[in-house]
Amino acid sequence: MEKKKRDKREAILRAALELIAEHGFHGAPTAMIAAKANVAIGSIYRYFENKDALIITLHNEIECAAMKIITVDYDRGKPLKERFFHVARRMLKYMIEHPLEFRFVEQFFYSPYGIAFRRDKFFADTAIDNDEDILKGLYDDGRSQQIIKDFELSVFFSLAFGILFNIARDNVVGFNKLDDIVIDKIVGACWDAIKL
Amino acid sequence: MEKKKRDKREAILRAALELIAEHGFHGAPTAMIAAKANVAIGSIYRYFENKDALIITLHNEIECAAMKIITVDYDRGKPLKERFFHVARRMLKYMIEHPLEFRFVEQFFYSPYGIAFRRDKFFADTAIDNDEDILKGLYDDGRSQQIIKDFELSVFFSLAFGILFNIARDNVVGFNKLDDIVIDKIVGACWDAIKL
DNA sequence: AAAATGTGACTGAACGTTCACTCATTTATG
DNA sequence: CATAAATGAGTGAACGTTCAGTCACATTTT
Repeated sequence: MEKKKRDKREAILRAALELIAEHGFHGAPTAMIAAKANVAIGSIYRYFENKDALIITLHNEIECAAMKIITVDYDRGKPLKERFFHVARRMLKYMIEHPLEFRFVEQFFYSPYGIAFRRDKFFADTAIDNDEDILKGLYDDGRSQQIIKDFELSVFFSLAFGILFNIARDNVVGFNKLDDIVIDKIVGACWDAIKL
Repeated sequence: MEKKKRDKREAILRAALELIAEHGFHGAPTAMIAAKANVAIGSIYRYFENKDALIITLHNEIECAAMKIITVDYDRGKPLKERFFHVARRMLKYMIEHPLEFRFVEQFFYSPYGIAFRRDKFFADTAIDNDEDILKGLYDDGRSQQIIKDFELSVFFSLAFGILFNIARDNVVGFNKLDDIVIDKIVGACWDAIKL
């Protein structure tokens, strides 16, 4: 019973993920999500307040799960360069190994949802989020140890991680081919961009 | 009379640009575009076959105008690094000085329109486009002169110019502040990413 | 030069479709 | 049998698109 409830919720989230990733927000009407999840339309509204809430929940769960995978084995004691390579490499790998999640998050990112989401994060003084801490920690350490260039945080993020998004997108739609060697070279290029 | 005709067409394109840039494709129904352009709804369909055609036309005109601005004073005779700085600097400047055009093109880029558009370009053997030539020329020269890293073309583009898009986006929504000095440092970082 | 006729850019109410969301009803659970 | 969960036809709002009609102006006729 408790199991079934979770299953239905998961099925709805999964169906939404697949449809939105593949066809965009427009190609994923509630009726289609319900059909793909083998659930009645009305059931969606038993688990989520409305479609926006469903989408935002889906985004948050994906981001949380992704960050868990990316930061596994992360050792705060290692030198900065090593930590950056660890995170960047895993980030790029996650994106090309999870094309559905990546494409969804990307669509979210560039939609009004994403703008609002980033606004909130940007103007939130309290960055409690453990994952943000890791990324921001790289910046803070790099600056205080005089290892990385003198840019503000958001520019640093673009240089360090924005590239990875661009490259992952091209990979998902088939514009490039990436293996472990190329991935390492790309992460190296990102490092060159930020290091002094 | 011939003047008035052009004016109406321009007004429709301008209204679409402003509405889509600010509120996304969803926030720009034909009725609203017509109202903003001081034109009847039906008139849109006198100048454009349908809404898709209007959007694609708008994109093409912006891209064409932007490339004209960016490649002014471009000197093929100058050394590679200098040419790269010229193009990258002007590209970033164009984007932050034309936030409406930038935001529109970005929305276009990440929508189904953009995917189709890029597919076509990617699989078009004949890159007649003069502007593509300039960007691709930088890559070809850099590789043959052994100045830039050994990446395939699409990865090179992401490293060299993808960053600029990310940074321009953050700038438009107010996440960073850019002056000529910072712009030069950013272009320098892009150069570090691609140079051997 | 005045009147009659023709033209097509322009208009906006109306249409068919699609969508997110509701709720009366049915089904499952304890 | 009482309560909670699930259902899907139904609803109204919003959308892109259409088309019968208008009117300013060009052309022809008287």
